Amino acid sequence: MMLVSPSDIGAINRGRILQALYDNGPTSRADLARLAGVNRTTVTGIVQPMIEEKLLVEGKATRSAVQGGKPARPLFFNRDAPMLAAVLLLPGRIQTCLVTLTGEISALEKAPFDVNGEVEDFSRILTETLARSLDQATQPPFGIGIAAGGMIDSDKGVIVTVSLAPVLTGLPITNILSAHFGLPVVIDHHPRALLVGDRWFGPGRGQQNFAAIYTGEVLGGAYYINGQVYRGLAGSGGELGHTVVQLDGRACNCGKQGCWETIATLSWLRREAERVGLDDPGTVTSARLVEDAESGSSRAEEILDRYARNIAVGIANLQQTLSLNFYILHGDAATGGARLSGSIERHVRSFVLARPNQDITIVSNGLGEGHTALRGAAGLVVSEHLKLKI
Amino acid sequence: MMLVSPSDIGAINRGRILQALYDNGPTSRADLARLAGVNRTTVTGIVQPMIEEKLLVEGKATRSAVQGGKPARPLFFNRDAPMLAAVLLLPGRIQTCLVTLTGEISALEKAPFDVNGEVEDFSRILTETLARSLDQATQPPFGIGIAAGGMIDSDKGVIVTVSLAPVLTGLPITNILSAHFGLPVVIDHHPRALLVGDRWFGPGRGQQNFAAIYTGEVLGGAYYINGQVYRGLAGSGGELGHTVVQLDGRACNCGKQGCWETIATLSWLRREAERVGLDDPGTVTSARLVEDAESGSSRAEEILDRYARNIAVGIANLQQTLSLNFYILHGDAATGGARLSGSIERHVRSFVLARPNQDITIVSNGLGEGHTALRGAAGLVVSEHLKLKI
DNA sequence: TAAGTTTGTGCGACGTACAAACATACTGCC
DNA sequence: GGCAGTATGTTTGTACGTCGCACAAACTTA
Repeated sequence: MMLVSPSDIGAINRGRILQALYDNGPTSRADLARLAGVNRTTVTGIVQPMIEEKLLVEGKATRSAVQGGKPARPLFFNRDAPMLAAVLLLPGRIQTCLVTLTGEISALEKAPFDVNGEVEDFSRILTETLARSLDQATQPPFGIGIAAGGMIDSDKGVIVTVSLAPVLTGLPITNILSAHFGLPVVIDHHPRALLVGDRWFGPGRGQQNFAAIYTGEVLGGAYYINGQVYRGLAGSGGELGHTVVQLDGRACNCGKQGCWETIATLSWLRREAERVGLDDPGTVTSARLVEDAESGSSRAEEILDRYARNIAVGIANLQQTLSLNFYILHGDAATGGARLSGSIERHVRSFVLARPNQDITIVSNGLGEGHTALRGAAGLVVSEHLKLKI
Repeated sequence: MMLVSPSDIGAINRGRILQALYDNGPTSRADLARLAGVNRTTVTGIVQPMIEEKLLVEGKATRSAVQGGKPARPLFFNRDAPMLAAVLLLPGRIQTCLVTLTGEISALEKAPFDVNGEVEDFSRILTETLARSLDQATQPPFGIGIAAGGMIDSDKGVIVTVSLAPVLTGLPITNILSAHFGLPVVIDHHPRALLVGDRWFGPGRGQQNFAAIYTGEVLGGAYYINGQVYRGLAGSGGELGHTVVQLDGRACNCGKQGCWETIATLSWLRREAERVGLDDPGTVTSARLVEDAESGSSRAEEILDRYARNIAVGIANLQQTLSLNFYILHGDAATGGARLSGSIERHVRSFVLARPNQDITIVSNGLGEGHTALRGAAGLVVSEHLKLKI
């Protein structure tokens, strides 16, 4: 338990003003004051130092409204402000890049690594790759954000385990990078990075409650609840793939039976594609099924509908549990586009008890998968920087 | 979005100090300052006005530690401070009482009402019953808390629907009572009241993350996340009974199939009791099964184990989703005591992927059910009063 | 009796938001 | 062109709340 001190409120309010700018785009001081329900002088006091530090810039004066009045000068992030460094860590490959405060990606670098190799080799490859990205920045970035597959302790900044890359087990990665580059470093697991990417740069912008759902070879999720990223103890929570939706159902990789992951991932899709005799079942994806369904294949349509229903069950359970009302799909399911997300939305509605004023929406974020995760890693730095909670 | 002002932090810090007193029992100013990581003068500034208002009292000086020093004077709630009024609203019956700030119940009053009657009659019975409790208070209470079965909009203070008591549909109950008694009134649904009762006066005291699970004829839950009661939009969330754990399983009252409620409530227990030929299957409870199992009935033991596993599935799903790690049972399952809660705990552990430093605990709150809910209703007033969030 | 230790309380400094008043810049009307 | 009306952004003084420092009070040990 910690009390709040007057200087804390400055940090919080600065964060909230910046968040309002992210959510609403270029906004004048007067509009920010109205949005926040505070005095205009307060906003001036908050933004003026940021303009002097060149974090924000004053745009061209807008035209006055019909009643007249001094034209407003919208504020927004400086395109030449420091950037964010982002790292995506997947089994066997590293991606690094720079991200502007407005979400644009540049200086993309890639490197492979040996998942069974020596820790020292991995560390060297990682720092070298990241250094190549950082060298392309004109000034030091605000910080480094890392998105990693596997089990992450985001409090301690440690990779707990990555089943497909044993070399990473127990690696205190944030300490290593912050010592090497002298910058703040944050890490979180892959679904949570997708969530944060959605929140700052994607369809979750401005939302106070939503979830990101990733499907592919595995299934995971992350939630934004009441304006904050949800993190359980030591960064746990969101292991949705292994919630049971079919008691005593099919065996899962995890050793249990009937996990959601057994019916809503690519392995289910491949199995069913083979069973009904679709062409090339080993490489089936949601994208291909949608294509086939739209060119008239009733078998593709039938599988797609069952797949949508299988994905919907887990989302519906989450909806019953937390009532977030807004879900963003990533990974394979997102490649199915509006057709698949619409179908999932209908199935979710049929699974959920009706409640007045409740409107469940499901969209896909079909941007190149790596790009969303990299933006998300950058978003982690933003979230950390804004310190939005007390 | 709202910014924080200097006067807000006073309200927040007052709330946090009171919460620390709830959580830790009588505590000196110096200890409070250490707990909160603030200056002793700050604590003095916060508690002095509360002592003058007679909300808190200074206890007898404690003995000094071996090193000497001025003895500390522990502070705690004044036994003669205003109380909290509590109302429990179940189909066909009303209970009202007074609750002290330390959780003691008095002035208990009860009355039946016609679930299909006129709204005016219900309102009259409710206000008369509550007035009988309030008349026994020596001074006006802080406020009135209501726990109600059914679907509640806690933001608007309106009962949305209670399926077994149509007379209550759409009733703006908080407006009615606050107009009649001139006191602040808060309402929430039954599982959330149990949660709050656990938090302030039960096994959830001092916890920052836990869930309350109610089983009986229906199944519901509520969560305390990061030091706050979780409420979705318009007070939704926690409809755990209708999460699907057995896709295409047995039909549920709600129209769907395979809901958790179909395998973890009394109707499942009665059905299984009859199937295996237990005596008097129509009145079976967890309490009786535990008794029978402990006197050697292997059939009772077998059913009890399957029941525990059925309850555990849903808790495990919640654990995978939110990682709260601590669960308090209410209702029928709580009557099974430590034997049933221990069995559920073992099953949950087998359902959940192991994670380091994760310790899942399940306990029962077997206090007379009405009493926990009434304390919870009172706790709602406390929560509202403390305004613990920004 | 003296030294050491801990509790609880005044006082001034500091950080922050707010209200009132003012300069600035635009629109519309005479 | 001049003037009233309106909205933006800034200057100045005030209120609220925490913090650090110094100090009195009360206890233990030697």
